Amino acid sequence: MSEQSQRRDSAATRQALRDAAIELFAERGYDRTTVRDIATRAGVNQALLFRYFGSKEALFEEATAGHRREETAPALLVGEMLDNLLDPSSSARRDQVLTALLRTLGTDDEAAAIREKLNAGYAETLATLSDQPHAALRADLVLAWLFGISLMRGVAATQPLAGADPAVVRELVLPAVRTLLEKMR
Amino acid sequence: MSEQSQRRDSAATRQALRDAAIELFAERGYDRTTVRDIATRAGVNQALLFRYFGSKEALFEEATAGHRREETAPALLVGEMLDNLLDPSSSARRDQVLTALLRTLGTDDEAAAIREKLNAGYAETLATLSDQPHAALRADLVLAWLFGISLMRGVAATQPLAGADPAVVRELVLPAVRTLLEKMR
DNA sequence: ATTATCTATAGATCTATAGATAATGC
DNA sequence: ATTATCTATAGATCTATAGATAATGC
Repeated sequence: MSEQSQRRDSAATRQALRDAAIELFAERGYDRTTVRDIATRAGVNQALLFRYFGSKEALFEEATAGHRREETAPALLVGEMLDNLLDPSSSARRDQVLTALLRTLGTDDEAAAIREKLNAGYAETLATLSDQPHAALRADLVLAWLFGISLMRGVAATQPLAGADPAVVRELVLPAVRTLLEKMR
Repeated sequence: MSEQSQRRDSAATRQALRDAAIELFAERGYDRTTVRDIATRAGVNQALLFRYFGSKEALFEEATAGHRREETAPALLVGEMLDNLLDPSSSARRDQVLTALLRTLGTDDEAAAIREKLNAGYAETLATLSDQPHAALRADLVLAWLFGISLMRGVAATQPLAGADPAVVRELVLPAVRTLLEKMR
Protein backbone atom coordinates (compact mmCIF):
# COMPACT_ATOMS: atom_id res chain seq x y z
CA MET A 1 0.00 0.00 0.00
CA SER A 2 2.82 2.39 0.62
CA GLU A 3 6.08 1.50 -1.07
CA GLN A 4 5.19 -0.87 -3.88
CA SER A 5 5.91 0.75 -7.22
CA GLN A 6 2.31 0.85 -8.25
CA ARG A 7 0.74 0.68 -11.59
CA ARG A 8 -1.31 3.61 -12.63
CA ASP A 9 -4.53 3.48 -10.69
CA SER A 10 -6.61 6.59 -10.34
CA ALA A 11 -8.82 5.06 -7.65
CA ALA A 12 -5.82 4.15 -5.52
CA THR A 13 -4.27 7.56 -6.01
CA ARG A 14 -7.51 9.21 -5.02
CA GLN A 15 -7.69 7.08 -1.91
CA ALA A 16 -4.06 7.78 -1.03
CA LEU A 17 -4.75 11.50 -1.24
CA ARG A 18 -7.82 11.15 0.94
CA ASP A 19 -5.93 9.15 3.55
CA ALA A 20 -3.00 11.53 3.60
CA ALA A 21 -5.36 14.48 3.83
CA ILE A 22 -7.30 13.28 6.86
CA GLU A 23 -4.06 12.41 8.61
CA LEU A 24 -2.57 15.83 8.05
CA PHE A 25 -5.76 17.74 8.79
CA ALA A 26 -5.93 15.88 12.09
CA GLU A 27 -2.29 16.66 12.83
CA ARG A 28 -2.17 20.32 11.85
CA GLY A 29 -5.65 21.53 11.00
CA TYR A 30 -6.81 22.87 7.67
CA ASP A 31 -4.80 26.05 7.35
CA ARG A 32 -1.45 24.61 8.34
CA THR A 33 -1.76 21.74 5.93
CA THR A 34 -0.69 22.57 2.37
CA VAL A 35 -1.75 20.70 -0.72
CA ARG A 36 1.90 19.91 -1.33
CA ASP A 37 2.17 18.31 2.12
CA ILE A 38 -0.78 16.11 1.28
CA ALA A 39 0.50 15.11 -2.14
CA THR A 40 3.96 14.37 -0.76
CA ARG A 41 2.61 12.15 1.99
CA ALA A 42 0.39 10.38 -0.53
CA GLY A 43 3.43 9.93 -2.74
CA VAL A 44 1.83 11.55 -5.76
CA ASN A 45 2.12 14.74 -7.69
CA GLN A 46 0.45 17.80 -6.29
CA ALA A 47 -1.52 18.52 -9.46
CA LEU A 48 -3.44 15.28 -9.07
CA LEU A 49 -5.10 16.61 -5.96
CA PHE A 50 -6.84 19.22 -8.05
CA ARG A 51 -7.60 16.78 -10.83
CA TYR A 52 -9.37 14.41 -8.48
CA PHE A 53 -10.91 16.76 -5.93
CA GLY A 54 -11.03 20.15 -7.60
CA SER A 55 -9.86 22.16 -4.63
CA LYS A 56 -8.34 21.86 -1.19
CA GLU A 57 -11.68 22.78 0.34
CA ALA A 58 -13.49 20.03 -1.58
CA LEU A 59 -10.89 17.51 -0.45
CA PHE A 60 -11.46 18.53 3.15
CA GLU A 61 -15.19 18.11 2.72
CA GLU A 62 -14.80 14.64 1.31
CA ALA A 63 -12.10 13.54 3.73
CA THR A 64 -14.19 14.50 6.74
CA ALA A 65 -17.44 13.14 5.33
CA GLY A 66 -18.89 9.77 6.22
CA HIS A 67 -18.47 10.46 9.88
CA ARG A 68 -21.76 8.71 10.35
CA ARG A 69 -22.27 6.53 13.36
CA GLU A 70 -23.66 3.04 13.28
CA GLU A 71 -26.97 2.64 15.02
CA THR A 72 -26.76 2.04 18.72
CA ALA A 73 -29.28 1.82 21.46
CA PRO A 74 -29.59 5.39 22.76
CA ALA A 75 -28.96 4.30 26.33
CA LEU A 76 -25.58 2.93 25.36
CA LEU A 77 -24.70 5.91 23.22
CA VAL A 78 -22.78 8.03 25.67
CA GLY A 79 -20.70 5.13 26.87
CA GLU A 80 -19.97 4.07 23.33
CA MET A 81 -19.02 7.57 22.24
CA LEU A 82 -16.76 7.89 25.21
CA ASP A 83 -15.08 4.60 24.35
CA ASN A 84 -14.57 5.68 20.77
CA LEU A 85 -13.11 8.90 21.99
CA LEU A 86 -10.81 7.38 24.54
CA ASP A 87 -9.64 4.17 22.97
CA PRO A 88 -6.82 5.07 20.63
CA SER A 89 -6.68 1.70 18.92
CA SER A 90 -10.23 0.78 18.01
CA SER A 91 -11.61 3.67 16.08
CA ALA A 92 -8.48 5.35 14.85
CA ARG A 93 -10.11 6.58 11.68
CA ARG A 94 -13.07 8.09 13.43
CA ASP A 95 -10.74 9.72 15.89
CA GLN A 96 -8.81 11.28 13.05
CA VAL A 97 -11.93 12.77 11.55
CA LEU A 98 -13.10 14.11 14.88
CA THR A 99 -9.68 15.58 15.62
CA ALA A 100 -9.51 17.15 12.18
CA LEU A 101 -12.92 18.72 12.68
CA LEU A 102 -12.16 20.04 16.14
CA ARG A 103 -8.79 21.34 15.04
CA THR A 104 -10.29 23.10 12.06
CA LEU A 105 -13.41 24.40 13.76
CA GLY A 106 -11.63 27.54 14.84
CA THR A 107 -10.38 28.52 11.43
CA ASP A 108 -12.78 27.25 8.87
CA ASP A 109 -15.04 29.66 7.07
CA GLU A 110 -17.90 27.27 7.02
CA ALA A 111 -18.05 26.44 10.67
CA ALA A 112 -21.68 25.68 9.97
CA ALA A 113 -20.81 22.65 7.86
CA ILE A 114 -18.41 21.34 10.48
CA ARG A 115 -20.92 21.90 13.23
CA GLU A 116 -23.41 19.89 11.20
CA LYS A 117 -20.96 17.03 10.85
CA LEU A 118 -20.16 17.06 14.52
CA ASN A 119 -23.78 17.03 15.54
CA ALA A 120 -25.06 14.62 12.92
CA GLY A 121 -26.67 11.67 14.56
CA TYR A 122 -25.39 12.53 18.01
CA ALA A 123 -27.31 15.41 19.46
CA GLU A 124 -30.64 14.18 18.16
CA THR A 125 -30.21 10.74 19.68
CA LEU A 126 -28.87 12.15 22.91
CA ALA A 127 -31.90 14.36 23.21
CA THR A 128 -34.14 11.29 23.36
CA LEU A 129 -32.31 10.21 26.50
CA SER A 130 -34.05 12.73 28.67
CA ASP A 131 -37.69 13.49 29.12
CA GLN A 132 -37.01 16.27 31.53
CA PRO A 133 -37.24 19.90 30.49
CA HIS A 134 -34.50 21.25 28.22
CA ALA A 135 -33.83 17.84 26.73
CA ALA A 136 -32.09 19.29 23.68
CA LEU A 137 -29.98 21.58 25.79
CA ARG A 138 -29.00 18.69 28.05
CA ALA A 139 -27.91 16.76 24.98
CA ASP A 140 -25.86 19.70 23.76
CA LEU A 141 -24.14 19.99 27.10
CA VAL A 142 -23.19 16.32 27.08
CA LEU A 143 -21.90 16.68 23.54
CA ALA A 144 -19.93 19.75 24.59
CA TRP A 145 -18.33 17.68 27.31
CA LEU A 146 -17.36 14.87 24.97
CA PHE A 147 -15.89 17.34 22.48
CA GLY A 148 -14.11 19.19 25.26
CA ILE A 149 -12.54 15.97 26.47
CA SER A 150 -11.54 15.08 22.94
CA LEU A 151 -10.15 18.55 22.40
CA MET A 152 -8.01 18.49 25.50
CA ARG A 153 -6.85 14.94 24.93
CA GLY A 154 -6.26 14.93 21.22
CA VAL A 155 -5.46 18.52 20.39
CA ALA A 156 -4.11 20.18 23.49
CA ALA A 157 -2.77 16.97 25.04
CA THR A 158 -3.44 18.25 28.53
CA GLN A 159 -2.12 16.18 31.39
CA PRO A 160 -3.30 14.25 33.33
CA LEU A 161 -6.29 13.89 31.01
CA ALA A 162 -4.28 12.95 27.93
CA GLY A 163 -2.57 10.08 29.68
CA ALA A 164 -5.44 8.90 31.82
CA ASP A 165 -6.77 5.35 31.84
CA PRO A 166 -9.91 5.26 29.66
CA ALA A 167 -11.68 3.05 32.20
CA VAL A 168 -11.13 5.58 34.96
CA VAL A 169 -12.33 8.44 32.78
CA ARG A 170 -15.39 6.46 31.90
CA GLU A 171 -16.20 5.76 35.53
CA LEU A 172 -15.90 9.42 36.39
CA VAL A 173 -17.81 10.84 33.46
CA LEU A 174 -20.75 8.49 33.13
CA PRO A 175 -22.28 9.07 36.59
CA ALA A 176 -22.06 12.82 36.10
CA VAL A 177 -23.69 12.54 32.69
CA ARG A 178 -26.42 10.44 34.23
CA THR A 179 -27.47 13.27 36.53
CA LEU A 180 -27.98 15.32 33.40
CA LEU A 181 -29.55 12.90 30.97
CA GLU A 182 -31.25 9.91 32.43
CA LYS A 183 -35.00 9.73 32.44
CA MET A 184 -36.41 10.26 35.88
CA ARG A 185 -34.45 8.64 38.67
CA MET B 1 -10.95 56.39 21.28
CA SER B 2 -11.75 55.51 17.72
CA GLU B 3 -12.29 58.43 15.38
CA GLN B 4 -10.63 61.40 17.01
CA SER B 5 -7.71 62.53 14.90
CA GLN B 6 -5.16 61.68 17.50
CA ARG B 7 -1.84 63.14 18.22
CA ARG B 8 1.13 60.89 17.84
CA ASP B 9 1.14 58.56 20.76
CA SER B 10 3.11 55.36 20.58
CA ALA B 11 1.48 53.95 23.71
CA ALA B 12 -2.00 54.51 22.31
CA THR B 13 -1.02 53.02 18.97
CA ARG B 14 0.40 49.99 20.70
CA GLN B 15 -2.78 49.56 22.66
CA ALA B 16 -4.95 49.98 19.58
CA LEU B 17 -2.99 47.23 17.87
CA ARG B 18 -3.36 44.96 20.89
CA ASP B 19 -7.09 45.55 21.07
CA ALA B 20 -7.61 45.00 17.36
CA ALA B 21 -5.48 41.86 17.51
CA ILE B 22 -7.40 40.15 20.30
CA GLU B 23 -10.68 40.99 18.59
CA LEU B 24 -9.61 39.52 15.29
CA PHE B 25 -7.89 36.48 16.79
CA ALA B 26 -11.14 35.76 18.63
CA GLU B 27 -13.17 36.19 15.44
CA ARG B 28 -11.01 34.26 13.00
CA GLY B 29 -8.20 32.54 14.83
CA TYR B 30 -4.51 33.13 14.35
CA ASP B 31 -3.96 31.90 10.82
CA ARG B 32 -6.91 33.64 9.24
CA THR B 33 -6.00 36.96 10.78
CA THR B 34 -3.42 38.93 8.79
CA VAL B 35 -1.22 41.66 10.16
CA ARG B 36 -2.82 44.01 7.66
CA ASP B 37 -6.28 43.17 9.03
CA ILE B 38 -5.06 44.05 12.50
CA ALA B 39 -3.40 47.30 11.46
CA THR B 40 -6.43 48.35 9.44
CA ARG B 41 -8.81 47.74 12.33
CA ALA B 42 -6.47 49.59 14.65
CA GLY B 43 -6.38 52.42 12.13
CA VAL B 44 -2.61 52.49 11.89
CA ASN B 45 0.03 51.52 9.42
CA GLN B 46 0.95 47.89 9.16
CA ALA B 47 4.66 48.49 9.69
CA LEU B 48 4.00 49.76 13.19
CA LEU B 49 2.87 46.32 14.25
CA PHE B 50 6.38 45.06 13.68
CA ARG B 51 7.95 48.10 15.21
CA TYR B 52 6.03 47.66 18.45
CA PHE B 53 5.72 43.91 18.71
CA GLY B 54 8.42 42.48 16.47
CA SER B 55 6.30 39.76 14.90
CA LYS B 56 2.77 38.53 14.53
CA GLU B 57 3.54 35.65 16.87
CA ALA B 58 4.84 37.99 19.56
CA LEU B 59 1.72 40.11 19.25
CA PHE B 60 -0.44 37.04 19.73
CA GLU B 61 1.54 36.12 22.82
CA GLU B 62 1.10 39.54 24.32
CA ALA B 63 -2.53 39.94 23.31
CA THR B 64 -3.50 36.65 24.93
CA ALA B 65 -1.35 37.14 28.02
CA GLY B 66 -2.70 38.42 31.28
CA HIS B 67 -5.51 35.93 31.20
CA ARG B 68 -4.97 35.56 34.88
CA ARG B 69 -7.95 35.11 37.09
CA GLU B 70 -8.62 37.06 40.26
CA GLU B 71 -8.52 35.01 43.39
CA THR B 72 -11.76 33.32 44.31
CA ALA B 73 -12.79 30.85 46.92
CA PRO B 74 -12.25 27.47 45.29
CA ALA B 75 -15.77 26.35 46.09
CA LEU B 76 -17.17 29.22 44.07
CA LEU B 77 -14.75 28.75 41.24
CA VAL B 78 -16.77 26.55 38.94
CA GLY B 79 -19.86 28.69 39.24
CA GLU B 80 -17.85 31.82 38.66
CA MET B 81 -16.06 30.39 35.67
CA LEU B 82 -19.34 29.29 34.23
CA ASP B 83 -20.79 32.74 34.71
CA ASN B 84 -17.82 34.33 33.02
CA LEU B 85 -18.19 31.93 30.16
CA LEU B 86 -21.89 32.37 29.73
CA ASP B 87 -22.47 36.01 30.41
CA PRO B 88 -21.60 37.88 27.25
CA SER B 89 -21.74 41.32 28.81
CA SER B 90 -19.71 41.11 32.00
CA SER B 91 -16.37 39.72 31.00
CA ALA B 92 -16.25 40.50 27.33
CA ARG B 93 -12.51 40.90 27.32
CA ARG B 94 -11.83 37.63 29.05
CA ASP B 95 -14.21 35.91 26.70
CA GLN B 96 -12.29 37.27 23.76
CA VAL B 97 -9.04 35.90 25.06
CA LEU B 98 -10.55 32.51 25.79
CA THR B 99 -12.21 32.38 22.38
CA ALA B 100 -8.99 33.39 20.68
CA LEU B 101 -7.11 30.66 22.52
CA LEU B 102 -9.68 27.98 21.77
CA ARG B 103 -9.92 29.03 18.17
CA THR B 104 -6.18 28.99 17.74
CA LEU B 105 -5.50 25.84 19.71
CA GLY B 106 -5.98 23.69 16.66
CA THR B 107 -3.51 25.49 14.48
CA ASP B 108 -0.85 27.00 16.65
CA ASP B 109 2.61 25.50 16.63
CA GLU B 110 3.06 26.10 20.29
CA ALA B 111 -0.07 24.43 21.56
CA ALA B 112 1.93 23.92 24.72
CA ALA B 113 1.99 27.63 25.45
CA ILE B 114 -1.73 27.95 24.84
CA ARG B 115 -2.48 24.92 26.97
CA GLU B 116 -0.45 26.55 29.72
CA LYS B 117 -2.48 29.74 29.47
CA LEU B 118 -5.75 27.86 29.50
CA ASN B 119 -4.81 25.83 32.52
CA ALA B 120 -3.09 28.54 34.48
CA GLY B 121 -4.78 29.08 37.79
CA TYR B 122 -7.77 26.95 36.91
CA ALA B 123 -6.84 23.30 36.97
CA GLU B 124 -4.69 23.64 40.08
CA THR B 125 -7.42 25.34 42.05
CA LEU B 126 -10.06 22.96 40.78
CA ALA B 127 -7.97 20.02 41.90
CA THR B 128 -8.21 21.19 45.50
CA LEU B 129 -11.96 20.80 45.30
CA SER B 130 -11.85 17.06 45.55
CA ASP B 131 -10.18 14.80 48.06
CA GLN B 132 -11.31 11.70 46.28
CA PRO B 133 -8.94 9.67 44.13
CA HIS B 134 -7.94 11.15 40.77
CA ALA B 135 -8.45 14.69 41.98
CA ALA B 136 -6.33 16.18 39.21
CA LEU B 137 -8.10 14.16 36.58
CA ARG B 138 -11.47 15.22 37.93
CA ALA B 139 -10.35 18.84 37.68
CA ASP B 140 -9.22 18.30 34.09
CA LEU B 141 -12.55 16.79 33.19
CA VAL B 142 -14.43 19.76 34.61
CA LEU B 143 -12.14 22.11 32.75
CA ALA B 144 -12.70 20.11 29.56
CA TRP B 145 -16.40 20.59 30.05
CA LEU B 146 -16.13 24.33 30.52
CA PHE B 147 -13.91 24.64 27.45
CA GLY B 148 -16.22 22.39 25.47
CA ILE B 149 -19.19 24.56 26.36
CA SER B 150 -17.25 27.68 25.47
CA LEU B 151 -16.11 26.11 22.20
CA MET B 152 -19.60 25.15 21.13
CA ARG B 153 -21.12 28.43 22.22
CA GLY B 154 -18.49 30.88 21.11
CA VAL B 155 -16.81 29.17 18.20
CA ALA B 156 -19.23 26.69 16.71
CA ALA B 157 -22.36 28.56 17.84
CA THR B 158 -24.27 25.32 18.25
CA GLN B 159 -27.98 25.58 18.95
CA PRO B 160 -29.68 25.33 21.36
CA LEU B 161 -26.57 25.78 23.50
CA ALA B 162 -25.48 29.06 21.91
CA GLY B 163 -28.80 30.71 22.61
CA ALA B 164 -29.57 29.14 25.96
CA ASP B 165 -30.34 31.11 29.08
CA PRO B 166 -27.18 31.23 31.20
CA ALA B 167 -29.17 30.59 34.36
CA VAL B 168 -30.61 27.38 32.95
CA VAL B 169 -27.21 26.18 31.80
CA ARG B 170 -25.82 26.89 35.21
CA GLU B 171 -28.57 24.91 36.91
CA LEU B 172 -27.94 21.96 34.67
CA VAL B 173 -24.16 21.95 34.79
CA LEU B 174 -23.43 22.63 38.41
CA PRO B 175 -25.17 19.57 39.92
CA ALA B 176 -23.41 17.32 37.43
CA VAL B 177 -20.07 18.90 38.26
CA ARG B 178 -20.80 18.39 41.92
CA THR B 179 -20.99 14.63 41.51
CA LEU B 180 -17.51 14.83 40.10
CA LEU B 181 -15.78 17.33 42.32
CA GLU B 182 -17.30 17.83 45.71
CA LYS B 183 -15.54 16.46 48.74
CA MET B 184 -17.37 13.49 50.17
CA ARG B 185 -21.11 13.72 50.06
C1' DA C 1 -6.61 6.63 -28.34
C1' DT C 2 -7.34 7.36 -23.82
C1' DT C 3 -6.22 8.68 -19.44
C1' DA C 4 -2.96 9.02 -15.46
C1' DT C 5 0.78 11.70 -14.18
C1' DC C 6 4.20 15.40 -14.15
C1' DT C 7 6.45 20.13 -15.34
C1' DA C 8 6.27 24.78 -15.13
C1' DT C 9 4.29 28.74 -13.78
C1' DA C 10 0.65 32.38 -13.04
C1' DG C 11 -1.33 35.14 -9.77
C1' DA C 12 -2.43 36.19 -5.32
C1' DT C 13 -1.33 36.30 -0.99
C1' DC C 14 1.47 37.24 3.60
C1' DT C 15 5.19 38.46 6.94
C1' DA C 16 8.81 41.38 7.54
C1' DT C 17 12.29 45.10 6.66
C1' DA C 18 14.85 49.21 4.89
C1' DG C 19 14.61 53.65 4.44
C1' DA C 20 11.94 58.03 3.58
C1' DT C 21 8.80 61.53 5.63
C1' DA C 22 6.63 64.21 9.07
C1' DA C 23 5.31 65.62 13.60
C1' DT C 24 6.82 66.45 18.19
C1' DG C 25 9.91 68.26 22.27
C1' DC C 26 14.11 70.67 23.75
C1' DA D 1 17.14 66.17 17.23
C1' DT D 2 14.26 62.65 18.20
C1' DT D 3 10.85 59.52 17.35
C1' DA D 4 6.28 58.18 15.37
C1' DT D 5 4.52 56.99 11.08
C1' DC D 6 4.32 55.76 6.18
C1' DT D 7 6.03 54.02 1.40
C1' DA D 8 7.79 50.60 -1.19
C1' DT D 9 9.22 46.23 -1.75
C1' DA D 10 11.84 41.82 -0.93
C1' DG D 11 11.32 37.13 -0.43
C1' DA D 12 8.78 33.35 0.63
C1' DT D 13 4.92 31.13 0.52
C1' DC D 14 0.32 28.82 -1.36
C1' DT D 15 -3.59 27.38 -4.41
C1' DA D 16 -4.68 26.41 -8.88
C1' DT D 17 -4.19 25.71 -13.96
C1' DA D 18 -2.44 24.90 -18.73
C1' DG D 19 -0.21 21.99 -21.27
C1' DA D 20 3.45 18.38 -21.95
C1' DT D 21 4.73 13.48 -21.20
C1' DA D 22 4.14 8.70 -20.47
C1' DA D 23 1.78 4.49 -19.47
C1' DT D 24 -2.21 1.78 -20.29
C1' DG D 25 -6.21 -0.72 -22.98
C1' DC D 26 -8.49 -1.68 -27.42
